Amino acid sequence: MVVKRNTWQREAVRAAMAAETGFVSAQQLHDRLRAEGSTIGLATVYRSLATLVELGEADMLNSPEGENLFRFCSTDHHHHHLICRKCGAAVEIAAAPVERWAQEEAKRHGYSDVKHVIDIFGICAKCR
Amino acid sequence: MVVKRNTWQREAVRAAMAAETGFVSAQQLHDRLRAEGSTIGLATVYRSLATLVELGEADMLNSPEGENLFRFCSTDHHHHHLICRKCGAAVEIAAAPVERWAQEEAKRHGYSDVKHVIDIFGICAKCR
DNA sequence: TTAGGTGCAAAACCTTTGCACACAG
DNA sequence: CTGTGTGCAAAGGTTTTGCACCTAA
Repeated sequence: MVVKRNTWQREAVRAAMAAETGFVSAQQLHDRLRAEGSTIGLATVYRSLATLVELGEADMLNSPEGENLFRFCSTDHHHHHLICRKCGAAVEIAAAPVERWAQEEAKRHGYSDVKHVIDIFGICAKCR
Repeated sequence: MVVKRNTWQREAVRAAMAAETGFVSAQQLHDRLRAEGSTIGLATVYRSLATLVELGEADMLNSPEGENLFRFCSTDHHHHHLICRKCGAAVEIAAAPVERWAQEEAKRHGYSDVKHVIDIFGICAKCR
């Protein structure tokens, strides 16, 4: 795992993610790829996604339903999402005020090495 | 499920949670109870926790590791947590400004029925 | 050539559910 | 009594892993 090779499988996962507007689960991605005729395995989708997250090309978040959701992310600066509970469509939202708040709140309680999880779930206009 | 009965099992779960300073998983709670000689079943721990969450006596959050974590919570108003990544110790934090921000941001993008997930992870003073 | 990647199936993991029995109200 | 709660085991779901084969570099 020292060097990352480029394989058509990982490229397929990248492409499938890029085609999505919102967050998708590994299984959804796998289903879609198979539906398009790909012979990629589920395990490979999981492994590719882990690699892409590691490379900073994808975002991962844990849905309340216990799945891990992924999304293509070219920009590598820190940001948050507003996600539709129905269709998964995600809007990237700037959160400068919240960033500040989180840092201050953590500092105030003596916590260091701070990371936060801020995601907003709702129903988008299209799904309502 | 119309009326909630009080059983020694649920009381045991309540007590075990109250003894914790941070978030714990259902399985941890079960292990501890069995270690203390209780004969409570794992399924019952899960069911009790679900009930306690429903009653507003416990908070639940999804850890990045795919587990659901629970914590005793007497106050029933909405709030968020600052959680130590090492020991699990959690501090309750007021988040009025962030609440407002989340609502506004969602509305601005046409999302309704908004729920948010805001949790801050860090290393607490004791663990550093 | 050779170390990393892949597919498949099995395993691991957390959580929920079906069922018969127990017991709180 | 009655119907909710319980324990156990089995099933359900997602994710990981073992292994033999494949392939990019």
